Amino acid sequence: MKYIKVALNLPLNQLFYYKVPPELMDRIKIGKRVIVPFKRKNLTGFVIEETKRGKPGKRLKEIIKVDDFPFLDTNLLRLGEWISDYYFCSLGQTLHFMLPIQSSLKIGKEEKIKISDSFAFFNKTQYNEAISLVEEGNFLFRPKNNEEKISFYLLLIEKIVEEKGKNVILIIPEISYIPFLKKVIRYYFPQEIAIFHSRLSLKEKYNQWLKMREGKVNLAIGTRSLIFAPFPQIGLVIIEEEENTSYKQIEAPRYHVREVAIKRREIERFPLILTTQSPSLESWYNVKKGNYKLIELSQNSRRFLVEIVDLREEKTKILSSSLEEGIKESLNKNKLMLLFINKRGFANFILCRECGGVIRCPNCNIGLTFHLGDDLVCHYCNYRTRVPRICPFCKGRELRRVGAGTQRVEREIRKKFQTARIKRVDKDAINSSSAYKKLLQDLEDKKIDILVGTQLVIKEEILKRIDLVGIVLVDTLLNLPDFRATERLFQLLTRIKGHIKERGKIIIQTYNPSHYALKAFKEGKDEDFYNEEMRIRKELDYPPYLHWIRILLEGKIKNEVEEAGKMIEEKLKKESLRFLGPSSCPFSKIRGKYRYHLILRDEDLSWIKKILDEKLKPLFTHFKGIRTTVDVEPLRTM
DNA sequence: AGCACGCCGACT
DNA sequence: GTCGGCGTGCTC
Repeated sequence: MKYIKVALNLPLNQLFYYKVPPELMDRIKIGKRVIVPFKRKNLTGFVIEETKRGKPGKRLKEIIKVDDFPFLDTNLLRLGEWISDYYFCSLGQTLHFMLPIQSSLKIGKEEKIKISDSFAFFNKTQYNEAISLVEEGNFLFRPKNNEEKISFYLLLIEKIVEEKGKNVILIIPEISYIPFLKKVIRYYFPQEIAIFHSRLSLKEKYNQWLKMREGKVNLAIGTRSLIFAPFPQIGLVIIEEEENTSYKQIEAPRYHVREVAIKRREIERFPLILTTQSPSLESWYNVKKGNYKLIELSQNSRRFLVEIVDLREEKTKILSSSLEEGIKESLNKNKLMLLFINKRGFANFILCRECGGVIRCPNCNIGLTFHLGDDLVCHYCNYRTRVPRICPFCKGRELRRVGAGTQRVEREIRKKFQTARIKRVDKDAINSSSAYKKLLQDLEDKKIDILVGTQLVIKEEILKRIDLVGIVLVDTLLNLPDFRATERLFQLLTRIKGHIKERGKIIIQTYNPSHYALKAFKEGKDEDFYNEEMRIRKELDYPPYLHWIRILLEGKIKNEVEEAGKMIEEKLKKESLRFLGPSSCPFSKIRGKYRYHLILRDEDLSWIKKILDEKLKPLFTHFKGIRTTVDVEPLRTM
């Protein structure tokens, strides 16, 4: 008799035994999918193990169907087991996720893209030394510009695909990056490239997946889930913009593509290149520790100007005199400029207009959030205080809630510059791809003088046309209730700097002109920023020094959610494990559900996992009407 | 996760 | 007597 252990697509941390009928016996293989009866339904599962004996004292059901070939080879199976364990997602759910069987929309048409003549930059000898360095291991690649980056990619592709006949995976943060890269790569290597992302139809995904599996293509470009590509022999994985937060999946399995790529590299042995202009603190830390090798091909020679405007000394707070001058000059010279405002719903903190001080949590150093009823709350540790009447730093009397949006800025500059052609670019104004295409066309036709935009404009194809950028109020980014706020701001500024025109100018308006991130950015000293940010992370027990696991609790009845948080807190107090909370999340109520969270932290991730598994998981099952979500190394804690 | 089982109060 | 509330526990 033959038996198998099967992983089912259920949130259960267990495998189920099944009997294999004689006629299916020799078709069973680990990694194949099977259809099995479960309760009153038939479910698809993965064969994880073959055994000679069944489960003692149990009448086992027989499997119904087996795949013709294993969908997951042993390498991908091992990767799945690691993800399941690391990210607290059942093996069955993880493995089901790794296959291209999720539903989706339809495939997009190929876009027409001009390849400019500047791509004759392809200079082989210049990079020979660096290319020869790229052997098995992790690399952090910091290109100085797009041309250098693409040249390096092309040379690597030539080496890995053309010379060695191995497969290359190129992972990009969003779908819109695909057409250009595909075009430019095919220009030099006119071979078929697999494209893989969530908007492909089920059938199309499967086709692409099969092509990779059968070795009919050697190169694939795609988003996050492409890291599970079934290539037979991976020779290189490149992750573009490694610091991009879309690389962490919000739904289960809540994996980060960088961490999965590192694990896959350990299993399958290939070079992994993480590309970035402004690395995540995690990657910076790994470079310093010698875990990643740094690749820098040339020194940055880009010239640009940064002006920091101290709003405390300005009469008008939206348009300082410097910015107003800048706009006038830009209009006179018929150039395109951008006013950047991050009007994302969440920017309320308390700022002193006289000294620029922001009321922060004494424990966590993040901006305290204003709540109705005059309370200030820390969204990590739940520290509470009343809104002070006078500034605790300078005794000033001008404490203000801060939070201005694009529409207000638009109104203000329309009043001031009545003949200027102004276009607001935010989610409200650009709500379809046709609206976006119209915007690009208008930019091409030089029909716009001033863009008033949010994160939506931070794209190479827009920024490359811009000479002057005004950051209307950088403090809204610096003081978000998230310890990564400063890191994100620095990355944003670096991205803007990297894409705007040569000799472009960035005017940053702030109440905190001496902030280390602004200072380092103005002086072009990245190292200064990273050193200081690292010091703060260490001092406050933040990642990358400590591992974090976030427990999110959501439920319709506020008291019950709060109560569940307290139960976890009581349990944790008996353990030697540091934690923050329970506290209300920055977004304290979403779609009628109240949200609380706790953050567990320790140098040793397996210790947190042990406590979570042994002490907290049993508690979770008792919560009624409460959804519990465990996020390992969360990137957002809103 | 679903779904059945079972133990309790409320009610035609 | 029986309808339905949801706490508990199982699914190979």
